Amino acid sequence: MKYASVVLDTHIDKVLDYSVPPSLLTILKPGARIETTLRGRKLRGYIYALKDDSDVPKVKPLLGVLPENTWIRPELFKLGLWMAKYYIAPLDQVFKCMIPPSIRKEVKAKTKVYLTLNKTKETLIEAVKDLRRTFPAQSAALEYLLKENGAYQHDLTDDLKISKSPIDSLLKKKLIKSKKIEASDSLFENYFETKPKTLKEEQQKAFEKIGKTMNEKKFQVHLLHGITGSGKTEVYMQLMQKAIDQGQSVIVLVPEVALTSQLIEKFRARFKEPIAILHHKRSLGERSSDWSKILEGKAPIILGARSAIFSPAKDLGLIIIDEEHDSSYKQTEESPCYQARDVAIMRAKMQNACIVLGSATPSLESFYKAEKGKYALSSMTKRAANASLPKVKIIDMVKEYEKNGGYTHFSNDLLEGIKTRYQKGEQTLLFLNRRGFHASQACTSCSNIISCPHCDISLTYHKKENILRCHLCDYYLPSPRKCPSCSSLDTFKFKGFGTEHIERSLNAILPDIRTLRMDRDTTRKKTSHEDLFDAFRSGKADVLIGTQMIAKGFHFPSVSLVGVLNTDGALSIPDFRAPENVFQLITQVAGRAGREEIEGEVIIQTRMPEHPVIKMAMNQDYLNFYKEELESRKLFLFPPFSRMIKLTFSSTNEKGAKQIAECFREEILKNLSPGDKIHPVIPAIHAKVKDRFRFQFLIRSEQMLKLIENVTHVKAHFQIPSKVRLLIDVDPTSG
DNA sequence: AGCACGCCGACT
DNA sequence: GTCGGCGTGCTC
Repeated sequence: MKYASVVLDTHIDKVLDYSVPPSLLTILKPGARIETTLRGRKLRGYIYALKDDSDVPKVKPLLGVLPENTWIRPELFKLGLWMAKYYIAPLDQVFKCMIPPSIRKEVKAKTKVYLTLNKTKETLIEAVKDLRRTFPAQSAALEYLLKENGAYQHDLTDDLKISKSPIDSLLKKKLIKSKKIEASDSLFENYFETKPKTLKEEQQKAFEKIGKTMNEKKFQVHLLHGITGSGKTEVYMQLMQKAIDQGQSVIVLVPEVALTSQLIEKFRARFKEPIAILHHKRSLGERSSDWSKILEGKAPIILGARSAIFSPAKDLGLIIIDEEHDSSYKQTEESPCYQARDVAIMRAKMQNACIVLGSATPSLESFYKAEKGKYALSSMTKRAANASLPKVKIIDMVKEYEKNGGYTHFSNDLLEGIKTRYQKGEQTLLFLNRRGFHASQACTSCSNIISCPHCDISLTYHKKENILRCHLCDYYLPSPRKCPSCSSLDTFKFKGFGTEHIERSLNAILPDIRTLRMDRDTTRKKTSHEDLFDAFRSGKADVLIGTQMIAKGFHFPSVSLVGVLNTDGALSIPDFRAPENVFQLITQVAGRAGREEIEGEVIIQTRMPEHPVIKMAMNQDYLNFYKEELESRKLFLFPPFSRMIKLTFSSTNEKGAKQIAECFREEILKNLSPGDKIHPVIPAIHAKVKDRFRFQFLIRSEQMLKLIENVTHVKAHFQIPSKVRLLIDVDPTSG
């Protein structure tokens, strides 16, 4: 085994051969991270395979090997190979998304300094007195430590507003001692312990059914269909305990960064084992220290967003995918366009682990598989904490406009509802799927709508900053008074409303009501999600106005009214998944209302009150929705009755992108299997983003593996000009 | 991806 | 005559 084929950290779509120096002969194996040269440049990469000889005439040697914590372990290496093949993605990009950047760059784990006392309390109390006069800062620090019985250096200097130097002096005098603790360790203390709750009948049944396959340690996909409030989390936690008791580790995937903080608290209160937390809002150091804990087998519980599925869990026994239908499990913008839920299933299969998909509104694909017996189904139809389902009311906004003599954001019922809740000391959530103030700024003189110079989208008006912003590329400009097209002055009219406008209007109508707003604009900072939620939960506002992100699994005990301001836009999106998305969203938002003793109410404002999706969402009628939607998918042969691949070609040159797309399509057409359907080349949903024009086409097939082979073959032999980029999306979530 | 190579028009 | 634009192709 004197040669190695290597996947380098660069976009070369093939493996290159290098010779293995004798010193590395026994060490290397597939997945090992190495350093080598390419045209004289130093580069890193992963071993793909080891072999006895090479066809390449002039092989160069590997330079060296990197520490083992940067390697891709065998089971994940295998998973990566599968991903590259299935998602038609270059291996280097697959590996890149499997290992966090902090590990690839080898950032040192983040540490905090913990200070403790080094002498008896009596001696130190004396010392406080002695130091008070000449060294007041040291004295204060010591007093603080005596009171707290140890503290983080950072907290101490923050609280006392002193620098680090008095602490150094105390250390020098050996009055106190310091210990370096990895950042994430600090997260494991001071939580009220919660005991496992007694499971209700349905919960117990689900627990036993899933637990049985865990005992047998065999691969099985479970679908846990439980309405909001049915206590899925408690079932998860008891299953997790079971895995831990069996000496296995657990990966829990959650849809959004924001969602994790609530689960973290619950998990911390229940489990004494360290919990590793992986998502992109954590700092490099934090992620790197959690990663090492997982590698060492010290963190049997791993919680994170989509990419946490690649964490190197030891003895993986259980994977939980919470809100499995959520679209954030799918990577869509860059290769590999993987679906973390499906990757998780493959990983579970390869490692003989048990996997639980949980949702109140399972994806059609998953429920279909459960129905066909491929997944084991457990259903929970009752709310766990004796809470009743919220009352849902649909308001016909067309009638409302007539009553009010024009457009209004809020129906009378909704305003009345907010007022009563306010008087009772309860809270309201308002949901609207658009941020900003106005959707667009248009000139009444020439009817020009101001749009982004780099993207094919109109700019959104943001009042606070008085700017127009592009929601695709973040470009912005001050809102102009003069029309850039016809030069008329002050002829602008604003159209459409966003969360910022809703907040202002509500403040104008009900000045006593305190509001908070949560959308991408107000949550840019690392901790802003948690800060906003804490503020709202602790009663600093009466109404929380937000986009998608407030819908996802958050629990507010005092929310008893949820208002859905406008769903019509989402329903008219020309995508076969639109009804499913709207149903899931309304059901989820509605689930935020009244989860404990307080009875909940949901008000849905729409101009299409008769729309079947809205009616079924109103009744929380998943099974009927599923039945009807499945029929229509069957009729048009959409998933799950076929599988799809979407190919997107982008370039700064509009004609070039389109032409390459057409040529590529012709090539694929040649090898199409009977029954496959290829769609025409069309501009992508956003035809231009960041100065790149985008064209796409879809292929549908009932023989997915053959289709993947076809596309892989064409991709390998088709010369795509360097200016045109191709993004392949297998199982896309939108058409 | 980078980087070299090479082909063609522009300018000291 | 050479400088530099960018399209093409190779990297073990």
